[in-house]
Order: sequence, then structure tokens, then C-alpha cells
Amino acid sequence: MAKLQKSIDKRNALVKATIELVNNNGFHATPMSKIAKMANVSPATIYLYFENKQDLLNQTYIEVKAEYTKYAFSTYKQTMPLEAGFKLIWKRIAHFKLNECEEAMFLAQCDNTPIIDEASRQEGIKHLQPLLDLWARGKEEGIIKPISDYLLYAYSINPLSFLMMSQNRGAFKLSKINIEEAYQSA
Amino acid sequence: MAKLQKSIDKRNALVKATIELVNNNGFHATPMSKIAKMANVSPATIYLYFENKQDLLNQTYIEVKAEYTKYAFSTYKQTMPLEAGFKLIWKRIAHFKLNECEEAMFLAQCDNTPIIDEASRQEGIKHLQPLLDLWARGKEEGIIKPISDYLLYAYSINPLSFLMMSQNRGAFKLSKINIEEAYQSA
DNA sequence: AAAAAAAGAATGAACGTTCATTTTTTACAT
DNA sequence: ATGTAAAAAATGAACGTTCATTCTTTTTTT
Repeated sequence: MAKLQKSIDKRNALVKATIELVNNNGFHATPMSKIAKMANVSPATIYLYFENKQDLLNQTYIEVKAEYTKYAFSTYKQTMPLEAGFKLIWKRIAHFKLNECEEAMFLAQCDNTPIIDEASRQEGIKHLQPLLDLWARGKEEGIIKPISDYLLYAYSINPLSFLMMSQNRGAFKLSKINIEEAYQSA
Repeated sequence: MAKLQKSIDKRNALVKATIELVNNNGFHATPMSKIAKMANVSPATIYLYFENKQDLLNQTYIEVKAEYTKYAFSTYKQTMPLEAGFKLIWKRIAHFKLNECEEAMFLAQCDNTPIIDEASRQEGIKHLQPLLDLWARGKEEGIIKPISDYLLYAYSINPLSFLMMSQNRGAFKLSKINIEEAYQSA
């Protein structure tokens, strides 16, 4: 246990340092040597925990994304009415962005740049099942038009931008979402 | 004129190549040699038009941002009612993101990473005067609470995310924005 | 023919990764 | 408990490559 514990601590320190440095400098402008220094580790040690720089970033991304979706869905129940479900998830996402600034910033950078492997992006999407289910239910109830599920991933990153785009394409019949009402209980 | 014309063509080709390559590879993963190749120019030639790589990016950013704000405000009139003004700008921004994909993608990357100089970020904000005026008017009319103008810049990048955040902080009294209504005329 | 623009090769620094060595941990015999 | 040797983990220095930028030469324009 002692040995394993120590290793996990180091790995966590590396992930944390990666988030902070990538936030401040961007991925390619962050040398491995600096990540090592911030994690109090030798550069060579990183390669005991990660294959290479890209793998370090990918794994960090997947971990933070998992935290994010866990947070977003933590209060949602499958039994909720459709609109209430969407609103609740939306609210939780707003909370995350306010309260977990570092993580949200990191995800924003990863989701708006080509720095993450396609495979890791797919992996990051894996935890969206509750939203996929909600989406499917919306289609059954005739509230959401039968268009591409790709738009759903946009929702999971930024629900509001998603609405902005999808409504332009006539995707939604979810009428009169009242933004103020949805958030005032925050 | 002929000489100047030729120069402007080359400069434009460099800016265009920068947008495309940064979109596909990210800034730091895009070598000057590739930008030069795509613009049909020698690497050394870039330095006749730009100070260095950072300057090339900064100038590209400022140009695209100027296009963006011009597009966003093109149909807005100062005489409009407050809410109509906000909605119209919002709609134009959605249009831009749908119709000028490359530029929107490029801005998203620049606005979500630390690759742009602070000075150039400030420069990119310069063209937001119409929105600043609208904001000021909203305060006078008591519809917008007197909080930081920083939130306004968030609006100019992504109006919906902005609402999501600002309403969480009680910034807005602009009640019942009907998303569907705002966009169905798109 | 002088000046300006453009080119390609050269330069030097930065950085990801690996290598050879040292330190720490583990397993076990006493 | 304690000493010891094998294994694992960690390290700092070194390597080789990539790339931004500059230098020298050539081409184009005036």
C-alpha cells in the first residue's frame, strides 16, 4: 500500500501540474521540464507514469472530463420530466464552471484546440450516457427533432452555445426556456 | 500601386495560411516553414511582413476579430430598444459561427488559450463600442445591475455562456429571454 | 545600376526523450 | 528485529531533432 500510495501521489502531482501549466502557457509552450519541476520530480520520472507528453495530456483530459460529467449529472434522476432534466444538467454545468475554474478552463482549452487525440476525445464522451438517454426520450416525446446526435456533444460542452446553434437549425421544439428561472436557484 | 498590391496579396496569403494551419494543428505545433509553404513564400519572407511568429498570430487575431465584430453589429441600430438590440446581436453572432466557420474556429482557439498577447486581446476588444453603449443603456434603465464590465467581454465571445454565468451571479434582470423566439427568424 | 524584395541555407537554442547511474524499496534469511 | 541482495523507482546528464530566426546571395523592381 505504501508504495502504491506514493506512486499515486506523484501521478496526481503530475496531472495537477499539467492542468496549471497548460492553463497558463498552453500545451506546446509547456516543457516537460517545467511540469517535472512543479511536481517535484525529475523529467525522466514522468516517463515511468506516462508514455510521452501527448499521453500525459490525454490522460489528464480524460480524468478532468470524467470529473466534469460526474458533477454535471450528480443530481439528475432518470425519472425527471424532460425539461426539468435539461435544466438541472444545465445548472450543474454552470456551477462547475464557476466553482471548478481551473478544470473548466483546462477543458475549454482542450475542447477548442486540436491538442487532444481523437481517441481520447471519444473516451471523454463515454460518460455522457445520461444525456444520450435524455436526448432519446426527447425524440420519443416529439420534443426534439430527429437530427444528428453530434449536436448533443456540443450541449455537453456548452449547453447555451448548443442552443444558439441548434435552434438556428430548427433542431428544438423545447419552447420558452426561461434562463432566469433556470438559474435563480443557484 | 502594383508593388503594394503584390505585397498585400502575400500578406493575405500568410494570414489565411495561419488561420487554416492553426485551426488544424494549433499555434505552437505549426512551424513557420509550413505557413510559408502554404502561402507560397520563403520562410524568410514572412519576416518582411511580420516581426516574428507571435506578431503574425497577433495581427491575424486582430483582423479576424475585427471581421467578427463588424459582422455582429452590422444590422444593429442605436435607436433600437434594449432587448431587441441584445437579441439582434446575439442572432448575428450565431450566424457568424455558422457561416464563417474557419474564422469562428480560429477565434475560439485564440479566446480559449493563452496564445494571444494581452495587448492584442485588448486591441481585439476595441471594436465593441456598440455593445458597451448598449450595456451602459441597460444600466441606466435599471435592467442590468451595476457590476463589472468584464462580463460584457464574455458576452461578445459567447452571449449564451455569458448569460449562463452572469445570471448565476444575479447580474441580469433582463427577464424571460425566449431563445426560440430570438432565433426562429434566422 | 541602385534599391527593394525574396529566397534558401545556415545558426543556435529549446525541448522531448533516452541512457547510465544512484537511491529506495522489497523480500527474505538469520 | 536486522542485514543483505535483488528489483524497482528515480535521477540528472546527454542526445538528436525540430524550428524560429538570421545571413548571404539572387532576383525583381525602380
